[in-house]
Amino acid sequence: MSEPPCHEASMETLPEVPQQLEPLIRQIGPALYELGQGFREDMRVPARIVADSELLQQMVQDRSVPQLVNVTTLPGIQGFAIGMPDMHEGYGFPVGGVAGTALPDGVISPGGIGFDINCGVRLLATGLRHEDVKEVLPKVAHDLARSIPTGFGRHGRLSLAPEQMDRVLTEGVPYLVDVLGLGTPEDVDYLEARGCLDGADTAKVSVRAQERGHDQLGTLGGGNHFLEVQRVERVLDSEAAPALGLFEGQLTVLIHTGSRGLGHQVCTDAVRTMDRALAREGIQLVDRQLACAPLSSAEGQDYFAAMCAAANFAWANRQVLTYRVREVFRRWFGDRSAAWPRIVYDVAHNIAKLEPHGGQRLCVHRKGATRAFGPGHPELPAAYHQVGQPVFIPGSMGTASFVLVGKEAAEAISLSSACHGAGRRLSRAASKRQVVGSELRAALNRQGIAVECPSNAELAEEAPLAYKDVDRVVDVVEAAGIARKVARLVPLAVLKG
DNA sequence: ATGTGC
Repeated sequence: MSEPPCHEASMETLPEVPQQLEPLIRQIGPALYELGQGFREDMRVPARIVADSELLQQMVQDRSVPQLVNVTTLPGIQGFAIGMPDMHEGYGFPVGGVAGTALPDGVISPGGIGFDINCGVRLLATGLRHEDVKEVLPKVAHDLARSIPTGFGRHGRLSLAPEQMDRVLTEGVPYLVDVLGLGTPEDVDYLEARGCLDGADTAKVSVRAQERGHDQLGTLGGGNHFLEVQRVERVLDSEAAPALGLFEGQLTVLIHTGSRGLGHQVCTDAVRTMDRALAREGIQLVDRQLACAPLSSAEGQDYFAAMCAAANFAWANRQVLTYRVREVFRRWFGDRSAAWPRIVYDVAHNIAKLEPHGGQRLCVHRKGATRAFGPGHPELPAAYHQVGQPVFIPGSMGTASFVLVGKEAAEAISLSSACHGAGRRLSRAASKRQVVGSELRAALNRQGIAVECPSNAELAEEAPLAYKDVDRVVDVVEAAGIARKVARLVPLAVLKG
């Protein structure tokens, strides 16, 4: 319950080795460290961190490592708690944390999923070459900004009637496509879980949550959410890139957003309910923010049903945003097939999934972590069976993003999970103290990046210096054997809150 | 992350 310390991390003051962790942390593989159960008495399993020494040094600057150790105390946790190379402090759980719990004692913890349920990333790819459209791109970006509301508390053009909300929450993207016509049947094939989790029950989503979400489909939100028009700068795997339909010079769109106020309210409701239940049962947690309940309990089941509904809402949100992008692209580039933004894939990075691992059915919490199934996994679309599941790692604003594909080895290393981004290095406040938003805007423009963001303060908080080096983070994921790099994408235009 | 906070 202690307040997160506000670090003014500067590289000069970083210790050479993470002394707090020596000698209990040891390297056990390429880019893989383990913190044994000897570190703290209450650990049920070891903690593992995918990192190099530089990233490890950055991690010990905040509370994320102790938070990961706290995760190892959760009832029913199996194997180890896993930290990704972009790990940083979060609510209870670190962002960039993975944990699998097993029935019957296994718990589900809303803090292990995050406030923005099914925050995730969707990549769209056109057949357009950047070369051929570069002159109009600033105008396209401006049109996108007019069509897509960004920022805190904004609402969209779509307002769902209660019956429609009910169907979005239970049926997800297939409802938007089949009934509302906001996409094509092929779209659904290229979404994690086909854009719908089965376990949703709208009776478990509070009226307040549904009210908050009713006009938020097709909105981006604030914080680190964004929509970026990009160019495939470099193909890094000449076999995998064509399998995903990617080529150098190609125009792509990356969408990063989640379940907006609806998911936030679902999390808030569940944390409160579980906190009360813990008090009632006399259960003491190491951190109250790790409020949880056995998945088999009424509280656990109710939260799971509400989380599934919120996840479906988030996929629907990214689907409506895709529809908006398609409308704008059609206006500027016409009806030809090359102008059609096809969905490469859509992945969640704040979610819990019931998955078999090592012959056991686990509730896998991924918070700021992306599922990364290897080739041949039955959940992958047929076109990606050979190559593996696409994983998208956005960098910070103005820097590169990566496309990777999951490897089979990820199952044993990280319950088939990869990182989700560059990872924050500085707090928002610290970043704002060091960066002048208007100057950053000018610098991005000088780089040829069109910036559609009304708030200079928001820009300063999301400045590249507030984030870890995405190239390093991705290299570590590859070195660990979790996923392999396929392509490097660079920004051309960015929409932010 | 969030109609930002018990």
